[in-house]
Amino acid sequence: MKNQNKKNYHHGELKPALIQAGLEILEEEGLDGLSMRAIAARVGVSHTAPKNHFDGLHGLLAAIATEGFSRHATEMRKGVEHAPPGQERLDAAAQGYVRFARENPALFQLMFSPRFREKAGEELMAAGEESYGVLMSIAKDLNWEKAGPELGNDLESLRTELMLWVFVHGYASLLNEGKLPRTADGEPVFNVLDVMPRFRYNHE
Amino acid sequence: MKNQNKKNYHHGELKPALIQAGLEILEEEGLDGLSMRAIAARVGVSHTAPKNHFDGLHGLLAAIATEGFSRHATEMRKGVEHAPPGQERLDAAAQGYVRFARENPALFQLMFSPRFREKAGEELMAAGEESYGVLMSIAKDLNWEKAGPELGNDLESLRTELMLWVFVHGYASLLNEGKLPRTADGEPVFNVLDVMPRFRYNHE
DNA sequence: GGGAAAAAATTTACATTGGAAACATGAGTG
DNA sequence: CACTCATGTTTCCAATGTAAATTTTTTCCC
Repeated sequence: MKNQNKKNYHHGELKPALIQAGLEILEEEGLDGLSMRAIAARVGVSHTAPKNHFDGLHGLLAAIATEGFSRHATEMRKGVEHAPPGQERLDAAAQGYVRFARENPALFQLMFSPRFREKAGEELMAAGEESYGVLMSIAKDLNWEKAGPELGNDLESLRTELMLWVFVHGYASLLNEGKLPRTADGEPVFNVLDVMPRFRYNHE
Repeated sequence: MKNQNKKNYHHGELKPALIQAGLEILEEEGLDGLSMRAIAARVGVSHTAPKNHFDGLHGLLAAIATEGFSRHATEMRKGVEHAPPGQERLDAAAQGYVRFARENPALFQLMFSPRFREKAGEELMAAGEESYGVLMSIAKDLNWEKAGPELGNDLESLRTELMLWVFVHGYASLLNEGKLPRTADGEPVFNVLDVMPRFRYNHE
């Protein structure tokens, strides 16, 4: 009997509630508004309560970023499901990658914030790799089509994956930082696919 | 007679000294150690002294980032000078871009920190474009070689520039965040040129 | 059930940070 | 010399993250 309307001392679902509150603050106020105290206040608990569930602020931010990677992967998979394998599928994943970054700019910044490079927990790393994995599994298929399974050199495959990832991530990052040219109505002059090399048709 | 050994009340060269101190702290302690008070303390002034020269912490960080972009451009130009025009020149610039990011990781992070997206001063924007310009002028040359000057469609040229920039920046960012695979001795498995599409030889 | 032990939150306190305001210094100028 | 004003300092304050001690609730075992 833990999840009743007894909203007094013990919250009961504080851990996910804090993550949810953090995501909301990111949307409404951006990365700057994301403080320990603000998150706790939004949930309605004291500012030291999170200590029982997370390893300090870093731990809480890492958990929020982890949830971000999960949603990131979901966003990519969304368009991918309905796309035929091959280039179209890859395009859909790339668009999903960028769409997520556009719709969740602050969260995207947090996810790739250098704050975690050293102190990154295991779940965060795993979540990041899940997100990476979506793009990569598609790239792998693409590579097979291009070179044939018998030439599936692992290193060459990895190289192609990285080409793709580096490119899509570079586009999303620069767009997020407002560095890419935009038209008068704020839309980018070029979308990802406009500037993405056709990895599949290298020899075209 | 301002720059003598009278090191008392008035510093005389406080503005550049603060920027220099900030760069040093970035090298030694990373982005986290870069506080207003720490910078002022290193120079030996009170923590409110910078207010006379910069618009708060944001202004000071922006000035440091501006100096960073200047050095970034210099680093790229360095290798470029001795490279023949064309692909080799482009390669040299790309390597310079990445080399700078590797040798100044914290500064690179600051330069592309989302903290300035809205509050960016003019000098910072200009400095960023100088850095961008180095890469782009080379890309433009390349484009000419590829398509011939008579086909110098501005938009197509811009597209090629962005392809290049997006790629190089994506590589540098992911490398900086420790997301790219490395060998046992810490070196990246692939360097920029390994994974950079041959923009010039699209039809090769 | 009852009561000890653990878990979950609170309160209080503290060091650090960025910033504002009032004051102090000294360089330059008439 | 006296005045002015840019440059620094001192003092104060609000906000933040963290630690310690305390209180409340739940769990669990007898």
